Amino acid sequence: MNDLSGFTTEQSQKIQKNRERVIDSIGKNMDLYGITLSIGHLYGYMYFNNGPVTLDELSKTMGMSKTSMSTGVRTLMDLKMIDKVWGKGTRKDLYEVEPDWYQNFSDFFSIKWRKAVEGNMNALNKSLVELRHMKKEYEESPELQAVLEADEAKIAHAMDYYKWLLRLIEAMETGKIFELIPKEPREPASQEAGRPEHDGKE
Amino acid sequence: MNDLSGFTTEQSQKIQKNRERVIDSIGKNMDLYGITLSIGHLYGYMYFNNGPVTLDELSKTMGMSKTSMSTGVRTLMDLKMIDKVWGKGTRKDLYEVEPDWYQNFSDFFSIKWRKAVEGNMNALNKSLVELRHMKKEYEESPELQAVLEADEAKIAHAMDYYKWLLRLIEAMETGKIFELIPKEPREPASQEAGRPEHDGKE
DNA sequence: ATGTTTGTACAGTTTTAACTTTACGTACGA
DNA sequence: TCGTACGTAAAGTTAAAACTGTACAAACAT
Repeated sequence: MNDLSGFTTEQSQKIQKNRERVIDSIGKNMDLYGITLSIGHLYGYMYFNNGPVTLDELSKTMGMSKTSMSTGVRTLMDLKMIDKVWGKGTRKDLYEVEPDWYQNFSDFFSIKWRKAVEGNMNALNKSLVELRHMKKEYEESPELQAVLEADEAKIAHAMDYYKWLLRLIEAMETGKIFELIPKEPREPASQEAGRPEHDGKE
Repeated sequence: MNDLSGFTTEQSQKIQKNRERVIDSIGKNMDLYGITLSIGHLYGYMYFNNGPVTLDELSKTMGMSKTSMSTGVRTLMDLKMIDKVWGKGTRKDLYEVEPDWYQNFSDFFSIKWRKAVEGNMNALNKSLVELRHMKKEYEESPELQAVLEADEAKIAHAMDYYKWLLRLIEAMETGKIFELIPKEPREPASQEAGRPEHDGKE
């Protein structure tokens, strides 16, 4: 499945061992994205494989059922970490990694966080409205007013935070985050005038 | 446990319902932080409670075992989302929320992501060194060189990304992220004319 | 000291998630 | 028209985690 066939066993073993360490490390990292270890492993393997792979290949290499590969691949697709691509000769589906990890990171927030945050803001908004309505309704009771205002303040604080978070997410979606925190670290000595805006694809 | 005792049932029910919606929403959101729904709920309750609470109170309110409260509280403490505080009269431990959600967000990355990223960089570095060593060792085989270089490029790309991620995490830890993406949204009138080129003094 | 209270380790149970096997719908080639 | 290959839904199984009850160590009061 890969191009390690023409070398001595010692050579290919070394390469393999190296790849496995990296794949392992990547896979372990993936739980940050809410992805299970084995799917992380799956991604790691695809990352090192030159060219797209099929479910059957994955199944054989991972030593797992084809069904698992199917669901795993779908999970990674949902997060836009891999793409389905078209191969001319075959009827099988082909998948390959989206190697731009900066993009992956942005997509992750765009997909996972944005949805959750927006849902939350919705709920909070509903509560804010109701709370303000109650304040009008029970104007005579100062104690109640105090409680209502305390609750309102808490929700308002949360809302402010969510708004900020949304701006952060937006900065990732638009790529503005890479202006604020550039991909190439600023040289410690010289202040370069023009920054190359994007790195070439691999 | 809370200050809802002096009101009519209708009033306190409305308040309660409102709080529950928010608490629910917060709890649901928490799985972004790798926290289980019930612990998220726990946090939500604490967020609305004025003043610190004890394990027994939590246990009673949540309808869960005290042991669960103990572990839940520890999880939240590890993420610095709540603090243990000292109450003068009592022997019980008291806990209260850290209400600064911006800080919570930063801490989350500092705690969870930094560790994982640094671990990964370690592994990748090891592989890079070994790979370069192999390149010297097998200079005679051009095919092997090609494979080694392909692997090296992939790992190097990953490394670049991790370095960037570390800078992002650092920006959160130092609070610089709040200069780049301010808590108060920029006034809509002045659409950023130019990016401030000087980096913050800090 | 002795007795109580409080938090948590530990072992056991239940619930949930991961994974596999089987089976089926769809698309393609003859 | 079959028949075959492919991907995935559904049901079943296994592994993991969340949660509980018991028991015990530490801290305090008397």
